[in-house]
Formats: sequence, C-alpha cells, structure tokens
Amino acid sequence: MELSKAYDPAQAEKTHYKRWEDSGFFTPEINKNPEAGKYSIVIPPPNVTGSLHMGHALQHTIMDVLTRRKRMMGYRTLFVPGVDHAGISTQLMVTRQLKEEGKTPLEIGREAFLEKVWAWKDKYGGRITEQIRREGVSVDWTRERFTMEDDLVELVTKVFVSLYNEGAIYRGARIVNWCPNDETVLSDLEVEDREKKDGKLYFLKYPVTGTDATVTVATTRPETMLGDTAVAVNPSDERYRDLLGKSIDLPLTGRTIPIVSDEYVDSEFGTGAVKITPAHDPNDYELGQRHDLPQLNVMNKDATMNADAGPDFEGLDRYKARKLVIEKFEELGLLEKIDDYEMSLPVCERCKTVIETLVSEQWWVSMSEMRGLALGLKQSKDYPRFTPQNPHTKVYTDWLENLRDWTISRQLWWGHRIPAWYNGDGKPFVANTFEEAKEMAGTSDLTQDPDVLDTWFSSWLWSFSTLGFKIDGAESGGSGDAERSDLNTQHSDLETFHPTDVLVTARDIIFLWVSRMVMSSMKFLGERPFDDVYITGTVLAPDGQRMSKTKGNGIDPLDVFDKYGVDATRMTLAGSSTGMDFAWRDEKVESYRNFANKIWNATRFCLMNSEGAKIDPGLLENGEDLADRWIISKLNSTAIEVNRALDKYAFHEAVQTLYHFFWDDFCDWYIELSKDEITGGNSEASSRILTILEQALRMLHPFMPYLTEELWQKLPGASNALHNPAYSGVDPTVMLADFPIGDAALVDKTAESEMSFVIELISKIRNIRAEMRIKNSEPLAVSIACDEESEGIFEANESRILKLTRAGSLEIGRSLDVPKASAKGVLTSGAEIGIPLEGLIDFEKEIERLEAQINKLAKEGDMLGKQLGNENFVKKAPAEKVAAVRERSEEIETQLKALNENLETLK
RNA sequence: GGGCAUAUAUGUCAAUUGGUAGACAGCCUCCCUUACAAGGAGGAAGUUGGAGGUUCGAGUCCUUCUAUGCCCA
Repeated sequence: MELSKAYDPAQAEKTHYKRWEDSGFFTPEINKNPEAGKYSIVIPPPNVTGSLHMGHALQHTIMDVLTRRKRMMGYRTLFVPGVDHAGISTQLMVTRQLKEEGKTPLEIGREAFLEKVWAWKDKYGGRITEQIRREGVSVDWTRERFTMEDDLVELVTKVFVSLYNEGAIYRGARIVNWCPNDETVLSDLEVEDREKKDGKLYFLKYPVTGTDATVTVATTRPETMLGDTAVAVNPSDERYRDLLGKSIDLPLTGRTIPIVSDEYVDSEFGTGAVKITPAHDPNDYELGQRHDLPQLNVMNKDATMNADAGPDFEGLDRYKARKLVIEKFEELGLLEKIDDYEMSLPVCERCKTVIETLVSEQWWVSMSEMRGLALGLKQSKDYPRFTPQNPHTKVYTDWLENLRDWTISRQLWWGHRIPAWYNGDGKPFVANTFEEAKEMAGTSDLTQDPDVLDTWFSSWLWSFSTLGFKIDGAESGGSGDAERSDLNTQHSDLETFHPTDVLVTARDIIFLWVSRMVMSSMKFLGERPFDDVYITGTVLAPDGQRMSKTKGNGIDPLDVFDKYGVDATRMTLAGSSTGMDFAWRDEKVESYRNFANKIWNATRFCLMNSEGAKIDPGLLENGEDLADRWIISKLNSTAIEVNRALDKYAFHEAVQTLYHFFWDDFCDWYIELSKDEITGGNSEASSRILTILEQALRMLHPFMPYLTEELWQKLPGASNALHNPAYSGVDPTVMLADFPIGDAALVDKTAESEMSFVIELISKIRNIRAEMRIKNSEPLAVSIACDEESEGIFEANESRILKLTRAGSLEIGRSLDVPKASAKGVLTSGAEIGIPLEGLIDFEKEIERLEAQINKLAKEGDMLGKQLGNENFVKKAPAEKVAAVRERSEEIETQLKALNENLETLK
C-alpha cells in the first residue's frame, strides 16, 4: 500500500466525519453493553446567529477529547449539540436586514417579523452547526436541540407558570438597566462598565427657597436634574446643618423640592450636597424609598426627554438636553464650574450604548430560595468542582451570596413570550395557554404581555431540557421525528445521562449560565446539573490582546483549519495549559501540522515494509530484544501518563507526553533502531512495529481524529482486532477501539536503563563527529572501555550502534588503548570512548570541547559536593534523596577524572 | 476601592503537590542518509520581575514592592 509523501488534511476531513455520523457512532445507542457506565456532556449552545470562533474551537476540542476517550473506554457516551435563539442579537440581525429593504419591524408587525426571523434561522442558522461538524466534534446530531423548539418553549412556559404560582416570579416596578438602542431592559450581568477619561463634573447652584442662598450640587449628568425630587446631605455634615428642613426652588422646572439628610451621602464627594433623582439612579432610588420621595421619569425609552422634562426639553436627545441645561444654568448665573472628571459609565454589553438606569415595570425571578439551594451544596460532594479550582470556586460562591433578583422580561419580539394575559383592569393571569388564562379570568377580553423572556431563562434549563425533561414529570423525547421517538422508547435520556459529567465553558459565563443552571437543576430536579466545571482560558490574538472585531486582530479558526488542518488546530488548543490564557501563534500550529506529517510518514514507512505483517497484541507482552522491551515499556508508561493527565483535565500534559513518545521515542529511536529488521523482511519485527503504531494512533485519536482514522484504516489487521464487545458488529473504526490504559507491569526499568546506555553512547559518538566536523562518509573506529555488563549490552546492539553512528567498527574492552590523536568521551556510567582521528583531529578544538564538558560537570559537581558537605542536608533530607545525590556525585567524579586525564594527554 | 491571576531562554509557554529549570518556534554548524527538508545529526542561549523571610534545599511556601490582565463594587 502506497501513501502519498505528505499528509493532506483536507482529504481526510472530507471523508470520515460523514461516515462516523451516518453510522451512528456518535449516538449512545452504538454501545450495546447494558452494563456500560455513562459519560455525558451538553454543549454550551452557541448563538444561532453566530459563527465559530477560537473560544468555541477550544471548548469543543476539550469536550470532544473527553468524550472520545470515554467512548473508546467503553462508556455509553452522549455529547448533546444545540444552539440558542439569542433574542437580542437575532432580532437586531433581522431588523438590520429589514432596514435594507426600507422597512421597520413596527411597520410589518409582530407576526410578519417573527416569520422573517424563522426564515432567517432556516437559511443561516445551520452555519454554526456545519462548522462544528468540520471541527470533528463527536456530538450526537440526532439529539440536536434549539431553544425555540416547541417542547422547549413549552418547558420554559411551564417553568414560568410554576415559579409564578409559588411566588418566585413576580411583576414589579423597580430601577432597571435600560439600553436606549436596543430599547429593552437588561439584567445586571448584561451591563459592563466603561472607563470614561474625558468625563466632566458639573457644579450646579440650587437656590434655597425663600432666601438668597444657594446650595451647590455636583453631578456628571446635569440633564437628570429635570427629574430631581430632593437634595440630600449627610446628617453629620456641619456645613449644611441649618439647611435641614428647608427646600429648594429647582431651576428650569418651577418645582420646589425638599432638602433631606441621609447617611448614604458622602460628605467628601463634590460639595457634600447631592441632587436626588429617584427615577434615574439606583442609589437615589433607594434613598428615595427611604424618604418617600416621588419618582419623576423624564425620559422616553429611546433616551430622549419626555413631557415631564418640560416643554423646552421634550423630544431632545439626552446629550442635547444636557447641553441645553448647562446653557440655561449659565444664563441664570447658576453654573458654578465644570471640572474634568474620570469616571466609569455603564454600557450595553452588546451594542456598547450607554445604559440608562430608570424605573420600569418588569418581571423578576426571586433568587432567595434558589440561591439557597445552590449554596446549600457547598459542603457536599455535589458542589460543582471547578477546574482550575482557583479562583473560580470562590468567585462563584461570592457571587451567589450577593445575588439580587433577576429581571427576565425583555422588550423584544423574538423569544419565549411571557405567558401572562391582562384583563381590562390590567390584572395579570399567568397560565400555560390562552385557554387556561381565559378560564381563570372569566373573560376572553385579554391581552397577552408583549414581552419575551431573557434568553438565559431558557438556557438555564439546558442541562436537562435537552435530555427531555418535562415539568409535570412525564419525560419524552424532543423534536418528535420518527427516529428520535424510536430511540426514546428504549430508554430515558434524563435518567441515563443527568447529571452530566462536566460542563466546559468560558470564564465570562460562570454567572450568566453556570450558576443559574445549578439553581434551576436543584430547583426542578433536586440534583446538580454536572459534576465538574472546566473553565477554559481565553485564546488571545498574537499580540497578546483580546481578539476583537474592532481591532481586527481576530484569528478565524476556519482559516486555520484550511491552512494547517483541523487535527493540528485541535492539538494546539488542547496543548494550551489548563485554564490559562494564551496568545495564538501560527508557529505553534505549524509544529503540530509537522507532527501530523510525522505520524503520516512513520505510518507510511511501516506500511512500506509490512508484507506478511499484521497487528498482533501478543507482541506487546513479550520481547527479548532490548529495543523492543524498551519501546513496550515506553508505550505503557506513556499510556499511564496520558490517562492520569486526562483524568485531571491536564490536556497539555497528555499532548506533550504523546508528542514526545511518538516523535522522540518511537520515530527517532525505535524506528531507527529496528530499521534493518523491518526493511530486511523480518515479519515479526514489522508486525510488532505496526502493533505499537496502532496503539499510538488510538491514544492520539481523541486529539487528532481525522488523521488517526485515515491511517488506522490502512493498517493490516486493525479492523478485526481489539474491539470492545460493546461495539461488536459495527464498521471498523479507531473511534471505537479500546483506549490504551497502560500496564504498570510492562514498564521495564531495566530495559529503560540499559537502553539509556545505548542512547548515550550513540549520542556521544554523534557529538564527537559533529563537533570535530567529521563527514558521515568517514567511518570511525570506536574503542570503548567499560564493565562487563555494559559490554554485553553494547555487543548485543553492535550493528545498530554502528548504523546509527555510521561507525566502521566497535572495539570493547576493559581499558582504553588509543593513540594520542583521538577524540575522547565519558559516559555517565563511567564508560570511556576513544576515537582515533589521525589527521582529522584538531587538537585545539578537542581541548576546547573537553574543557567545556569539564566545566559543565564541575559546576554540577561543586553544587552536589556542597550539599553533601552540609550536615543538615545529610541529616534532614530524605535518605533516597541523599543517596541519589551521592550517586550522581560519584558519577561526576569518575567522569571528571577521565576527562581530565584525556585533557592532560593532549596538552 | 475590594478580590484574583500572571511575570521563567529572543518569542509563546511547561515544570506531577519544595529536590536545583524543559518543549516548540527562532538562531548557529553540518547533512537532499532509500518514511518524512513539514526532515535528520549536533550546538549556543535562563543569577525563574525586584527585595526580604521560612527551609538542609525555593521557579514552587510566606511578606512586601513593581508591571500587566481579568472579575466584582
């Protein structure tokens, strides 16, 4: 069988995914073992409007590595895919599209608009799922979910009704975050702070009623003075003591407002007197509650001023109104001064518009009970185990402890409609259907609440809604197509797969999603939604900055796939260390692309010489030859290490271990050492190397699914060997081959130590050749002085040593007898090498070389000598440590002695 | 303002629970040796951000400072 000279990722990526998916390999039903343990993950649903970015690629790689390994280990695995409806983003997207047609949502109306959204979803919503397929992610597409599917809508509705009926959902007017651009309320989590360096602090003079005196208040937002309903000072502030009980004639409004005292006022800030606008500031709102102040809303929902702001201001944008207020104060001689002021402004997380805080009537979820349920787990094993543990566990806990109620209504059309209907008196009737509401209200003259629910109000049910949870307790399958319902008659997904094993997501979503899933799962199922939470780091742009569209420094994973292949990209992502941010580097992917090519070519070599050979697991349990015993030992220790690393989510350690095993141990040493046997037609040698290669491909498969499948399919005998009975009868695939777990009994320390003698000898000879600039074509006559044990090892491997060093002869004895014109070396064991170089040796260079080695060893020897000379070290350090230092010190001693003698003879 | 993380070779990052620092890329020398030049062989390069402390021993633990980043208010 002939392979092309280089690996072509595109070709492999094209063929295998479809077969895997069509063969049902991704479904848990592929596992026929009724006793099998389960492993489940639900995907963090990307936005239906979205396209794949590096963050997804990282999370998906990690989830897929975990899932593929467990599947290979015989677990019944389920990895559930899906997308969410992304209320605001999707609505904006479609609104923008309408605008291009010269229309607005209001013109076409709610129903027509929603039809447009669904049409948009049908056309473009599949983009991200196709991209997920490209990544090679082994999700079960037969269970794909979308948050706006009928049964998920039904569940959201029932959850709302149920929480309302027990009083956990309520409607109320409170101060909220309002985005004037999106024209909807936002929860606290959807608002971020922006630094504003060129802010201003305005000092306004307010006349005290019935006097000539004024009180100066400082504000960053003068336009809100139109809605002021008080001025407040700190009760202990001497400066304002005589003003208490008096009032202010509020300029520009003709209103008179009281002066109140409250501990909240910071005497140090500004003038110590503050204007109070309860309808437009959260702190003022609370102060207003304490003092029974009226709330005067002076703004419309697009942040223009309303009629209550007065005729001069009505209709003006907030910034124009600010300018006009200042002008008028100046005219009245009431503007004291304007200072420069650095401040932070709340902005909408999506559109970056400055948020208005204002009083508005919205729907809320009370967090008191659910927070308690989540925090109640704190001392139990059900508390989510975060990786990395710090700082996430504490951040999560602190956040829950200070949690406020959640605003869930949104002034949008796209989303889950709030199941509340109002009668003529504005009394709400909350019900699962209009029919039920009619019955409750005793009239059909009802209007449904126009708002929809926060997208997170559907996402927080994701861990169990995707598994078919029904709130009345009756479970059923999801989307209802025939194949699907058939699957679900066999078992209950919820019962089998919930709680899921791990949730993999990004840091910024811990509050928005992780915590809320814990709360909802505790509330509705009485159990945790997942055991572990793995929080990935952030993939940064090559410049170390966050990737952003505005900066244009983003890296598109699809471009990387095209350029370097999916497998190389996955290795790069999995190779990043746990939870750490890392700057994207093309060089890194390039090295993994090269690694893929290395695997390809190593396989190509094995296959070129595989006549009569086939995979035989028996060959992994014995071996008389040193190199065979050694590689088998390495294979097993690698497998043990890889499993150990993956069990603790140390993906980068697994990647590094595999890389090192394959390239250094397997390619550089084992293949080279066994080349003669393999090319010479020794079929047992060929079978053995194929068998080892096959094991390596299995271990690599979770990381590099395409390449490993492509190659595995070509190995003779791979297909009919070593299948877990749980997967009997399926089309052969490396996906369902056993994942090697390694056998500690096959880790052979003797073989490793003997092999290290051989490797060191070869390296030393190569070093001499390279440093003495001796051409490969020049055969060397190598003399070795060593003990009997080493002699046996070297003799047994003589032909290999000769081949790998291109030496002409090897002479082994007890003592070294070589002419002065020789290059010399000493091995760790004390064995000495001499290579006569009559006419070839550059004495000066040789002296330099020896001196460099002596210096290096002497430095280490000094350090160890100091340690051994330290009584406390010998007394207090563990005995094994002391012994190891002593042994190493003796080795160095021997080597130094030999090297110095060598040096002497040259001088 | 509070909390947390990070600082290691030119760059990007490791270092298995305290034992004397590694990988990849780059760089230098040599080699188109019949799997792979996306390769092979060899090599140079770090007083682990600064200062103290604990310890026989500190990149690792403690204190403090500096710089950067993130989260919360």
